[in-house]
Amino acid sequence: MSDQKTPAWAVAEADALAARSVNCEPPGALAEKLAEKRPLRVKLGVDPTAPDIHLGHTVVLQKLREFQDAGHTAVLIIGDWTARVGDPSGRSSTRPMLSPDEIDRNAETFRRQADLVLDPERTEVRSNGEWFAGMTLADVLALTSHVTVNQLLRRNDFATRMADDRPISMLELVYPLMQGYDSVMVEADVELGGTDQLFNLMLGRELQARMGCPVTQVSLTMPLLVGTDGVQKMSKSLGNYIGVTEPPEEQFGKAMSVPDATMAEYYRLLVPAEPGPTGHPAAEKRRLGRLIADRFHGPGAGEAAEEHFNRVTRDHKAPDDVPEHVLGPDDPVHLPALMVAALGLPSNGEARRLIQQGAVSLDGVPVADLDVARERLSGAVLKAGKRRFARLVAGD
RNA sequence: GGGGGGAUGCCCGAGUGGCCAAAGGGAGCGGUCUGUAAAAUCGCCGGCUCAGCCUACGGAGGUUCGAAUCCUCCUCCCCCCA
Repeated sequence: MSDQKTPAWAVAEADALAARSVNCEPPGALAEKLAEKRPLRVKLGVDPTAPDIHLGHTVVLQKLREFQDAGHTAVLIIGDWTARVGDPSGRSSTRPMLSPDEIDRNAETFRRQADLVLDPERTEVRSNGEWFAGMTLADVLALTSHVTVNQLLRRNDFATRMADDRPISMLELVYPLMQGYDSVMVEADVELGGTDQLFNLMLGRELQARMGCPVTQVSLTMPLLVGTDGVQKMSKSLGNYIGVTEPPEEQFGKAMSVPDATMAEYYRLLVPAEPGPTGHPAAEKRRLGRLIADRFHGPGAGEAAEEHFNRVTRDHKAPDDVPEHVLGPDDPVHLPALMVAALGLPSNGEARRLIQQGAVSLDGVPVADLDVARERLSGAVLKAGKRRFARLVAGD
């Protein structure tokens, strides 16, 4: 086990595989494993709590892909059972539980989207329901016998909540054990995760050792990608995310709205092969937006998205592909109702407000009236706010 | 088992009988500015074809001319003691 015996090539390879990571624990362990010259089993667990993958997920997925490209096996664990519990990591409060149906649907979507980053050929997909569904109470007790509450409470999320007298559910306490047991079952050599996962990953290592698993895993954690708000970590529920399946124009637009200070981190974590930003922030952000759109929608998508952006956002013009909306028989037309129908606004009141605030126009001419003659609407482009459009056409 | 505290709009949080569609903050949306960045600034922010009406302060009843505010029961949550 002495570090001296680890060959230099293995150390170099370990360094390369640990690029951009925050932790790679324990020190030297990855190199030792690589020195064994066998394909490592690299585990990544994802809880299908939200169906869509966003760029934050891709940071870790990309790392997993790098392991695949180096000849190792990716073990993607869909946490259909852990999702029922809710991971407390990085959370200040308990998560709501999801219904089995919801979980299944999410898992399916997630799996499909993960293949945008991973090499499906070298991905072993498992569901932890495989081993959790059939567990008896005796099994569960045996599992819990390996850790102490004190040990679990040392974890930061719990410690601060204890200090603040905020609730910690039993289920949450069990979560790290479940995740750790996954590692035992798939015999993971390496487990990847965000920095918030370090505790869970280390516990997995301990469980493996205590439960007689032939390997103990290396914990490799990646930085958490900050959201488009530049403040909180990217997450669907905070609405500060860029989804991998979003339309390229959306991705480009969202990339443009990222704070300047955050841009360098996006370059580093999302497009590590590209040179970082050195020019004018606006130009570099455009490049970033193009790279992101290209990556998930193919070459050329970025350029098209940028043109769309120029047209709609910079020049305040309607895009080429304005969706059509067929007018009803009313005359005059009640504009708020029309806006709800044609533009998907949440309520007539919202539409009414936009009109009052001068945010609504017909063919570029601001509208102030709530009721508009049908004749004036027919054939016109209705616009509300910066980027909601509909081309109105007369019905029959 | 005993005692105490709490549940308010997307989130946090004020409000303890009328002046409450409910302070304040955050988030969000819109206008101006701009690089859809930051900063600034003005406005909106329950629903309704809207000077009015309707629905709302955990749930169900009740007291009252009038209840987010008082009473009863219920549900859920937190803390302390055991």
